[in-house]
Amino acid sequence: MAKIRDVAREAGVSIASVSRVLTGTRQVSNETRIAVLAAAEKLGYRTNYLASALRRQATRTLGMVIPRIANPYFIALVQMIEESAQAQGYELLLCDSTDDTDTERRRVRALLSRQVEGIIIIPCDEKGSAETVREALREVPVVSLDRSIRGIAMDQICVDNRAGIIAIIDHLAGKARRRLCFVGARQTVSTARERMEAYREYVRELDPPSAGRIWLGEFTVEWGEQAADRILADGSPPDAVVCGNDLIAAGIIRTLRARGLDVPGDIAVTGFDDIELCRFVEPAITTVHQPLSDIGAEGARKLFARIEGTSAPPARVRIVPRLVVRASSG
Amino acid sequence: MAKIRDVAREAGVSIASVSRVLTGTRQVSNETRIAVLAAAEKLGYRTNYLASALRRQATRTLGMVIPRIANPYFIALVQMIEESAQAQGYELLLCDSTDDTDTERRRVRALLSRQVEGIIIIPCDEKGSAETVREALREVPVVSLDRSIRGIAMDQICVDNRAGIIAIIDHLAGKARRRLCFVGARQTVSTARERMEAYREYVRELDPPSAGRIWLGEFTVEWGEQAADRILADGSPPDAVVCGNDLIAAGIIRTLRARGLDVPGDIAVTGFDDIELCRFVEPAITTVHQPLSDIGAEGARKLFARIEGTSAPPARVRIVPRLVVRASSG
DNA sequence: TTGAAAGCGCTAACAT
DNA sequence: ATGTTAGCGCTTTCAA
Repeated sequence: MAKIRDVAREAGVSIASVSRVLTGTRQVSNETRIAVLAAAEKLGYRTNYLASALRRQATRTLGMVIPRIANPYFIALVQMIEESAQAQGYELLLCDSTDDTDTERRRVRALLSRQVEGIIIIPCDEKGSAETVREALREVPVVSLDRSIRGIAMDQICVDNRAGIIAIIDHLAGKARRRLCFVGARQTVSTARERMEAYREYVRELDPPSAGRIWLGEFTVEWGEQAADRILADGSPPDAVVCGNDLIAAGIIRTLRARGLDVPGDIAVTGFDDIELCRFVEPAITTVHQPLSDIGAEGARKLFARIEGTSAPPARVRIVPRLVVRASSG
Repeated sequence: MAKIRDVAREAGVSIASVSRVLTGTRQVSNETRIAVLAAAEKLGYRTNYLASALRRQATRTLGMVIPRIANPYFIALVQMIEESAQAQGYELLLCDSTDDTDTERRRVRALLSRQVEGIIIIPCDEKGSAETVREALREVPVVSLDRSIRGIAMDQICVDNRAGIIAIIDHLAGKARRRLCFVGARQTVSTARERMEAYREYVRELDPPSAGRIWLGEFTVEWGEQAADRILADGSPPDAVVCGNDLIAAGIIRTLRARGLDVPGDIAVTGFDDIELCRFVEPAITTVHQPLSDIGAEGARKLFARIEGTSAPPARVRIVPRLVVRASSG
């Protein structure tokens, strides 16, 4: 592979001149530039990023760690960040923590070792990710997206889960639904916790017994399917199921229909996130739309501000989501 | 940030000793090791990957370029590769070409600049990606996955599209479907071309007029929706629609049902790929299951063999897919 | 077993 | 405008 020395020799100039032409950092005579460009082209020269970054002590690289690369919801966020990064001349290194705090720690360390200048993280566990984030925070700016971590002074961007759940409950109440229940995920991440807490507290004003009907499992279709059967086995069924996310709602709808119930005739079902699947399930799912562009854009903005040295106090931004009414809520 | 020099000073040993302890490359006295480890721990030392990789002239890093990170089908492949890479002690740098040959070229160049030791690529265009791949091939081993490129001597792993289409057509013939049509994507990638060609050639044996009923657009739900209306507008409708992939099939099913037709009663519809959506659409889609694990594993195997210096001739591996019969084909 | 020192490929300060 | 050279942080000879 051709090195800068080879290009210099080929062009008949010094290696410094080659560097100057290629990085465009300083004035170079036209003659030199043409000779260097031709030599570089001829030899197929490509700057060695390792050497260049080591020398200039800057990588112009960001790291991003997400819990699961197979989750389209996270990918939408990745794309927003990638776009902002490109716009700022940064590259993005994407890592999958596979929802595991140990893997997450290894990934973050690998990123730090690669000298990233900032990290965007969607923490995989509200408690277990805290130490990893603190470790990263000692070296570079870090911003969390979608899920928050309590007790850490850092920029955190998430949706206002409480506002979303309240919108859902108000909507159901408006449709004269009275006996509600909630099917969500166990409290390992802030989104699971906040949505459940919002439901429990807000539904109490509408119908106190509904505040007690809560099932927690995972944010998956499979859990939704199981939960549906548990709900049906639990005495008189509710007339509406508020779900912690869309996947659960899809699973519940599928099982309820398989058991011969009508959705939303017998039972209304709502989701959260507004993933693409919502429009394919029958009936299409009423849900809370995540303002992913806003979250991504705001996250990138905050991170770059830190990289550029802002000393503004770390802020927790909560973006208000929008209710999307479809067929599943009658 | 602590450097190796700081650790050496803290531990009271030479820089070389610290390096030896941390890389584990040579014998070190127990005393030294303990002192170094303690000092590194205390200072929160982390090896600078840039310096380390530059010096040892090895990055133990692979690059992967896929056409669209939002496509779960490609992500499944990414996960297979990531798994193999981890197992070999390699890290994976993932890039999105956004289905654009210019972006693809930029991404590949960025990977080469970062000194990756090999590249896995799902080319975004059968013609437009060729030059980029050739450029990469000059510097490191490259393996293509899922889509092939003609006229390049390299390892290419893909599904046997022809076998898949033949299985679909045989299946439909067995269900007494006679008037077929094909809805696929324009011929920019090998999968689109091979599936269409296989349909056109094989269906001729069954029913020559069917070989003429071909609509080409994109591999999307939206195109499927449009195509359904075109098919219905085209005189007497077929009794089966063979689709180039599952997304098209989902779009066609949705529109056909919206127009009051019964699937599969009036018209059978089949897909290709077996993405998750197939089981959520009603009726569930009969399709061809992609052997993603096999493709990924084989791709990784071939790439590592090249990295280790195999001189075996470049091979094009075609993995035979499996028909998955569901409700949409009657 | 250990330390001194060379050098990976590049950029930037300095000198001309 | 250009060339010479120091040095980014690390690994790996080489010598002791």
